[in-house]
Amino acid sequence: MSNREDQVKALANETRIEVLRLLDRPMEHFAHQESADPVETGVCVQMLAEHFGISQPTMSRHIELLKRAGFIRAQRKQKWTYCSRDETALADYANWLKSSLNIRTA
Amino acid sequence: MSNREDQVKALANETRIEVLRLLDRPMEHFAHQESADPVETGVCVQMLAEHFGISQPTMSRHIELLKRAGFIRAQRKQKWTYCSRDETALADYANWLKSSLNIRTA
DNA sequence: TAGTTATATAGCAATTTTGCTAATTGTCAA
DNA sequence: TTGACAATTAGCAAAATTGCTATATAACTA
Repeated sequence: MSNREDQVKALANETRIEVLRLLDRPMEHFAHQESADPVETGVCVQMLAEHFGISQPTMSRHIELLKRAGFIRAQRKQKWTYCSRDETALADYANWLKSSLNIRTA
Repeated sequence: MSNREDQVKALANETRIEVLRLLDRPMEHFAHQESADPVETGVCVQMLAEHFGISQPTMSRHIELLKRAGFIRAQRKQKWTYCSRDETALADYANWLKSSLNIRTA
């Protein structure tokens, strides 16, 4: 399992949270990605950077932090690095947060 | 509802997370608090500071951030400020995180 | 009133975070 | 091989975070 410290830090930033939202429904914003299917393969770093209007190196670091947290997987294919969510890690984190803090949800 | 940015930031620190854990079971660590019942009234700032071995002003700021996030309530009684969890806010946050990121837990 | 205790606020320093540009690496196409 | 594009890495600056001490405020006690 991933480092919890990395995970809480990874979610302490609005851009990274939004990346995770975007990667849940890639077709809504990245249907025009032609090099690979956004759903099957993932979304490349440059596209994410463009979406937020931030530089590609800055997005690359956000991705690195999300990878370290285990929340996304990134696979290199030819020139591109395709990012996709790791649903297992996200579910594990949500479960950990709830039980670790003993949060009683409705 | 509380500011989500304040909430994610509030949880991005191990001390603050641990404060929330401690306040869930106050008797385990603060049974010796004599000025008020830890469960009924809450735990005072100085006790929390001592528990972590950090200064009182530093703990005071951690508490301020947790209050801003809505995760704890603090009531002044005589000399003391007693802190207790806001279970509703914590549950709301956990639900928001899950649904906002569309996390499918087991 | 003077001293003690609990808290909050102000101000500072060290560290971390977050953005950028520049430079490097890797892949592909002429 | 050269040029392009995508990504990463390095290095820098601005901002935010986190700790501290000193000080102020509030409540109590002798």
